[in-house]
Amino acid sequence: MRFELQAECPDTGARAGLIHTAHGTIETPVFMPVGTQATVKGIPQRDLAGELDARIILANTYHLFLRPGHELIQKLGGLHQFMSWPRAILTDSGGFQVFSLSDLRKVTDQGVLFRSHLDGDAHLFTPESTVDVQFAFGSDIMMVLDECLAYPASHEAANRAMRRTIEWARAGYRHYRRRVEESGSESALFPIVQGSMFAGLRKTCATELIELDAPGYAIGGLSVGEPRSLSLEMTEATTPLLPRGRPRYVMGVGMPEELPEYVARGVDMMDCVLPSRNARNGYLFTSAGRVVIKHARYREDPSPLDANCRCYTCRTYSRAYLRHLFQAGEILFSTLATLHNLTHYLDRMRQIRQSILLGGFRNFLDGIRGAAVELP
RNA sequence: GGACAGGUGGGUGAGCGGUUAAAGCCAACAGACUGUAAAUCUGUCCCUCCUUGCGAGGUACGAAGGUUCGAAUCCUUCCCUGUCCA
Repeated sequence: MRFELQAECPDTGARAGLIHTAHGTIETPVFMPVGTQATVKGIPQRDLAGELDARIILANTYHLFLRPGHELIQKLGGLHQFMSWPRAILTDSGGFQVFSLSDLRKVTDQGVLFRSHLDGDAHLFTPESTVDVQFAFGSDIMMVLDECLAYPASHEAANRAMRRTIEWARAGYRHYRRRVEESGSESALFPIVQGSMFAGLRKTCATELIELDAPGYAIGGLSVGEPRSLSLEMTEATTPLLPRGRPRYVMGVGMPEELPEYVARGVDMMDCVLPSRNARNGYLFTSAGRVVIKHARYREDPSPLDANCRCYTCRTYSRAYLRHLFQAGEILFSTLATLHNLTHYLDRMRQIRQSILLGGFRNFLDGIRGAAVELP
């Protein structure tokens, strides 16, 4: 994996670049759709590559390890072949499940002891084992095991989790280097900056992690319940310390109007379940703000969801029809809604990228800020 | 014509003397959702009023009477529905 910096905004930290992987080139800044279980829920790979033109998607180590299992996936030719996705894949380590499955796990220095949410079986994830599992998948970008805390966390707890995350990153890296030497694999491994909402801890963590000389760095532990301003603050405290020539990935963000804010702070990659999950729940992002399609006001609305959107859903169907599909619990709704929301996110990122390349990002950002009355 | 079974809030369907404005589910109407245990979860869901409270009134379990301190729940008559028998 190689990062090529193409342009930098003179007024903000925004950058445009290219990430070259064994499974294609990714234009950054990029939003990566989340496909936890080797599927972006509701969207066929054909549309993901075609209509949406996503260059990279996420998958999850914990979920795929439990089902169908990394050995099965490896046996069937790796994750790309298994899921018929020839483009890039980033796999999360399962570190987020340390946070989201909090009552099913136990964190020790050695790793995370999980009880499967499927059948209750116990499994141990270590910094080394998650790397091995991700190698088995054949991920283009692997993530190191980290400890993601809920908000709020005490300074002491945050420090402990950060220390552990650094140790795990080092252990993961030692193992990763060994495996790369043996196999010649091109998979990249990203360490993750933690430190909860303490800028000092974030800085310490970033400083220690860059010693790993990783091909890219992630900022984790955000969007766990803290005020939006804090998430941006933590990002802002971290990105200046990260190497300029490596991509920065903020994990798990954000709302559409927040994307350019992260970009302005030097972030190149983002992912979030909001466009896909909210789509399934009837919450649609449009150029004119949110549309909660189940609202009675759309019952007889013949207009397209978003007149400014080029997606198949907006080109083809009325709000009234989409509402009907939602109310009736029809499967097609999820597909059409997700297709739209992801188009909204990906197009927004493409606009951001264009504005950086053309030198107009500052104006673009001001325009978003002016329109986003709801931004805190 | 006769014998059973039954009629409960928008729909289904519990309740079978007081803790019942009446469970649950569905529908309807809102809210939440940020490295996905999510096609999920939460709230509201008879009317009126206010000092918005496990508040005050008023209606309500086919209809009308009755028993009882108290009835959706027990009794009587009537109306209606389903099944079966003539």
